[in-house]
Amino acid sequence: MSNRNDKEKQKVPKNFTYKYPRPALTVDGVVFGLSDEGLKLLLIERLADPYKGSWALPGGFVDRMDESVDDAIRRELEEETNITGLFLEQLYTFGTPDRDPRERVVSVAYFALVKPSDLNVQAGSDAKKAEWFHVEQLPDLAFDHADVVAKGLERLRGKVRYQPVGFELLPKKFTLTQLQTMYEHILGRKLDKRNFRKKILAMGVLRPLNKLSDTGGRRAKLYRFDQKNYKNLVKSGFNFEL
Amino acid sequence: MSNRNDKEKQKVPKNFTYKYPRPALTVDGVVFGLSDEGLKLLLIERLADPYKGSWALPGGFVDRMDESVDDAIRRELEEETNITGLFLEQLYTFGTPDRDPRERVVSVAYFALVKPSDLNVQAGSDAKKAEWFHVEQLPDLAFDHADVVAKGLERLRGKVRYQPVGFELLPKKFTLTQLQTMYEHILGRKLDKRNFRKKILAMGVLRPLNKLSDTGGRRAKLYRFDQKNYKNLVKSGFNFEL
DNA sequence: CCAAAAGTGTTTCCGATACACCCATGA
DNA sequence: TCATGGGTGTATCGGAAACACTTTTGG
Repeated sequence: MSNRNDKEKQKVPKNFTYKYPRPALTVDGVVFGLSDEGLKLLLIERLADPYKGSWALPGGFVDRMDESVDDAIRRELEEETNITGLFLEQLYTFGTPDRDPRERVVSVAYFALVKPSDLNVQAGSDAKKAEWFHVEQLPDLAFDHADVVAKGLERLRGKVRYQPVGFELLPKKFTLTQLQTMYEHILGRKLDKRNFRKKILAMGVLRPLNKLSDTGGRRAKLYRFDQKNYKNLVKSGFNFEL
Repeated sequence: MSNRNDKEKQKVPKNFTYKYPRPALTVDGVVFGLSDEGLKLLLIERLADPYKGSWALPGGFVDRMDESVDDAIRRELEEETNITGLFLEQLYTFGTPDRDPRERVVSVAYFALVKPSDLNVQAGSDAKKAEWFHVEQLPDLAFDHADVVAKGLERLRGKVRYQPVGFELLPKKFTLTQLQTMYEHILGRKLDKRNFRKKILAMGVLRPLNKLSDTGGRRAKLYRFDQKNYKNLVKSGFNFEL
């Protein structure tokens, strides 16, 4: 969650008055990425109180009245992490009264997946420190962000089996082994190589490329996710599953 | 969505001022019930502009700063429809800028299921007209409530197959035929009677009662959902499915 | 005795699972 | 030649789907 001090410098102070009290509204992003060591989560170090010095989810206040909440999270993630064009979907809205010690804050959390090329995140224009953490070794988090992360993980694990979202964590071109280990990392269990390949290839959502990987050992055939064909299949009643 | 005029009478006018503009926050309920004719949705007739005379989802403003958003929807539904103790779960948050013509309003939508005994809804203390509509024959709805309903239906249809939420739409004691026709109404297709019974009984989440129904024709055995056993099964890795 | 709803088993088929060895490449 | 990762086929098992007649009850 962004601290508002940043913006107080930029904007001319001006007050807004309403007949009834209103909660502040924020957006927070649960941003996952995949590395060789497993599934990672992007966190931001807080530079101001409350929770100064703690790690927190990237995000910020929804205080532009002409910007949708979906746009707000996109912009905040860009400002704080320089990541653009990621897969983004609404996760859950957290609305208990005391989740922020300052005042009533309701937060719309989003779930995001980034390609490995974005794993080298620079601190964004907000100049806060951004870092990737193993999802199994997270530091203490500010606010109720541990709950938000839990919800995000639950969603990722539930979703990856029924919708082809996992591809968002891989480069455009990938090998079947990369694809399989991605599933293994997320689901937390080993899969059988032959069965996995049989199944995923039978679905017809992978387009084989005329290229080979250049990693150590034998070269592997590269594939990409065939978005067009996937959509056609869905239209004819196809359901992606595991 | 509730119109705020109701409350202006009750509260002493007093203004609330913030440094940054804030969207108003509302909650809306997509409330489903089951009748002999199929799946029904609860709507409220709007008594004031905008959309005066239109049908809309029950709901209202979140303007008590010490009440969680989850509590707000519970209270609003009770005020508007006299329904208490229903199954309630957060659905989605709608946050585009122009969904309310008056001003920026962000709405947290909830998904609710009521027992048949609650199908005789009285207008609540708000004295608005409440009525049940076939989900396939809905009137034009106020705001973006058609989108909200679409999201709710999607959720219901997706969820009913993987979690035992359907029981929330039946009386405590029900027959297997009632259970089956409930699924048929929601999923929109016929199921095989013998396969259905085999499967649902094999799961072990139904507790047979020593009572029989008293409807026309042969008497049917009554069952109830065995919540306790279901939870135990879940702990040991069981997954409810279809 | 007729209408209405309840109840009951078996066979077939397909997808899920289990399982082990050879191949290509670079060091 | 060795280490590393890539690639391939078959047999078994279990759950899903298809399918029709008898029973109980009230009118």
